[in-house]
Amino acid sequence: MLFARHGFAGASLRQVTAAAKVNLAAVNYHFGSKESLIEEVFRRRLDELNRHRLAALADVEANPARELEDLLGAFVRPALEQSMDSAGGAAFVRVLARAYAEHDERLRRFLSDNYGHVLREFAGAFLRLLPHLEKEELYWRLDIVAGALTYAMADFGLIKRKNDVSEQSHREHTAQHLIRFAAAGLRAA
Amino acid sequence: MLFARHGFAGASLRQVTAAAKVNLAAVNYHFGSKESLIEEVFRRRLDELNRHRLAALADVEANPARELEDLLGAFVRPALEQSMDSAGGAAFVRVLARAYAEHDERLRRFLSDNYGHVLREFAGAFLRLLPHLEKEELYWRLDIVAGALTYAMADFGLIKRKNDVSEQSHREHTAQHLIRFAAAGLRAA
DNA sequence: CTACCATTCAAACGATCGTTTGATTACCGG
DNA sequence: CCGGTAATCAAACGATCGTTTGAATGGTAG
Repeated sequence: MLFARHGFAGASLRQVTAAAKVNLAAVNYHFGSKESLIEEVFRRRLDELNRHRLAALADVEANPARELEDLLGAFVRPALEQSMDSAGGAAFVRVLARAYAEHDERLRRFLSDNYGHVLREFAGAFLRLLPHLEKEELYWRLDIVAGALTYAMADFGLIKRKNDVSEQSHREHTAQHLIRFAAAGLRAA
Repeated sequence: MLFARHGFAGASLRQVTAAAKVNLAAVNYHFGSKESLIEEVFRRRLDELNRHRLAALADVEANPARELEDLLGAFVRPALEQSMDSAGGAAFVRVLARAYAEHDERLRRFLSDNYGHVLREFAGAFLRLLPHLEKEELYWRLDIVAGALTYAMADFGLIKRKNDVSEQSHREHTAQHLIRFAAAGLRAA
């Protein structure tokens, strides 16, 4: 239960269970398989992210003077926050990125099932703020935003990243740049 | 030599050698280790990508009437082209994305060494077209472009992707959307 | 206290991995 | 034609993986 926090797809169960100081067989006893364990951890993360995003979206929608930047913030900030969470946030992104990389159909469907509705709600909100955009055009652009965000969550990048800034300020800096860039991209003619 | 084309990090040497119809031991005989094989394949791909990108960049720079969109095209199109190459292009992206995901320091340094100079040349060209941008600001934005591009290369995305369009037209469509979006993002105030 | 059920544990299982070995084959200059 | 070097091959090695097993342990209802 607790140790699931340490869960990470690429690591072996022996490493995970050793780090969590539980017996190796406990995983298969409680979860049935390693895959089920991963899915469980993954689902919790995704649920949490969905919750935060929808709450932020509701906040934005409640504001009559909302701007595109606010909406982007509701989409971007919860994701960056979770990806930099100390307790397994990085692992979450790692599993995600690996799933992307491997073209894992199973996880792809899983994401579509457990994340699609959030994406659709955001798409609706975006469409209301960008009424001149065709629906398909918006989807293309949101996909680009999602790509840039995912990349940022993985915290790769050959150029940026300073050591003298706190993690939190780095995150906020990232969010601001992403939001400004994406707002311009979404507003493009 | 030939079979290296099929190389893919996540796959086992037994799968790879079986698919290439060569003996299992041939890999260690010719390359020393699986890791060396991967690095070799990876380096070739990256060299090819660098070549194409620099050639496209030279073409753009030779044009006095060049626009930001042309420059972005020189950066984006060779990458998309290679990622959709039938012979191992997907594998290349897979290794790349996995390296991102795992925060592989080794491959990270490898990329920085063998790819940094291309990125720097492009950054210079971008800077000349966007003279009002601070250098650091440009780097932030280029990093976002790289992220969106990487994501597009992995061809993930929950929304887009139709089946009735050819791979080539899909690629060009992707490129155009990426370029338009990124141009607006880069030009943002 | 006892009987029962859930949990924990050390140990082993079978499969697969990357690598090594030693024999066999292919090639080729002298 | 022959000798030696390079390449190929089947087989095995040791390590590690996820999973299973069966005994030891814990707590709890009757």
